[in-house]
Amino acid sequence: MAHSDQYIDKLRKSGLRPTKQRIKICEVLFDADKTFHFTIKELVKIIENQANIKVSLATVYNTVHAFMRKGYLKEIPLNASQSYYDTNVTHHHHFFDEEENKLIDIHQDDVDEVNIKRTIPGKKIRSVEVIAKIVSDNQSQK
Amino acid sequence: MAHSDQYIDKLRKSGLRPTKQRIKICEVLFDADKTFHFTIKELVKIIENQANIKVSLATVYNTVHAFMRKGYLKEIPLNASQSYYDTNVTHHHHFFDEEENKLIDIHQDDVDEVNIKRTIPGKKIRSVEVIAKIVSDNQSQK
DNA sequence: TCAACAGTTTAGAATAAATATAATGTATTA
DNA sequence: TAATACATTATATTTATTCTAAACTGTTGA
Repeated sequence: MAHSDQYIDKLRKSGLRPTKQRIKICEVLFDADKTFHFTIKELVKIIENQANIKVSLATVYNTVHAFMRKGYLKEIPLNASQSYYDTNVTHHHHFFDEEENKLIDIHQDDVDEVNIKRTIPGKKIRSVEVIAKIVSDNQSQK
Repeated sequence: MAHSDQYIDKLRKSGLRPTKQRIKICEVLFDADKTFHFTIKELVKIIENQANIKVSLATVYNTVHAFMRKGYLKEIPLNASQSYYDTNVTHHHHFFDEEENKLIDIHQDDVDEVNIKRTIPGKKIRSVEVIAKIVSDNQSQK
């Protein structure tokens, strides 16, 4: 299978052994047509629904973190009770709908590049994230 | 005392009764010359060190949340294991030093206004936050 | 091919932040 | 000042995440 091989490759490049569980996680995360946002709990649920492989929470945490270290996933900076991850690791930003607890991508082209004029000696910027919190616009309903 | 009155006023405006504990929390949060960042645990520790008033965790949580609802404090959007709050509620952004776990303010003037061209029907933007993660710049040491 | 090793998975325990509870205490009001 | 409504507190609970140690599996090399 071409896909499976791809995942095995990806895992090897990450220094991870390609196990049943990890390949399944890859399938869920990287096989979709579209990128998506997820929490660990959601990911476990998706795997449960799609496969007859049992994957423990610990394995999912470990693998997601390994993929993050390798840059295959990124965490979305949100003050939520649980962490949200993103399979879209290209440079982009997010709306967070506080009422529906939903994340919406903002394409890089839709935000002027954030230009920070200040620097910190000895430090470099690793990433810049914009989170725009949105709520219902009741103005228009009055 | 003028300050105390100020706090009582602030509390009343928030719909909160001015109790010993809450006034103490106000003193710590709003009496400083400078604004600052804190976690709940840090706030409790500061109060313990400064006063001979005992304040329970629950009260601190409740009061901080009440102040947040009123806009006297804001939460900094960070994926940390604990929430960081900011007494500076004016519009500004943050560096987050991932190695030292430290937040640094970026003044509004140091960032061009973030202009998001995309809108979501029926929603309005409530806040826009920029988090720039910084790490040691080893380039310059080579 | 297979033994041995190193890395992996897992259930369950541990940790820690945040929230809920319910009894006791305090500010407010009339 | 008494009655009431709101606050505080210690403690228990909840929940996400991390840790642990035993059982298991992929890999390597003979």
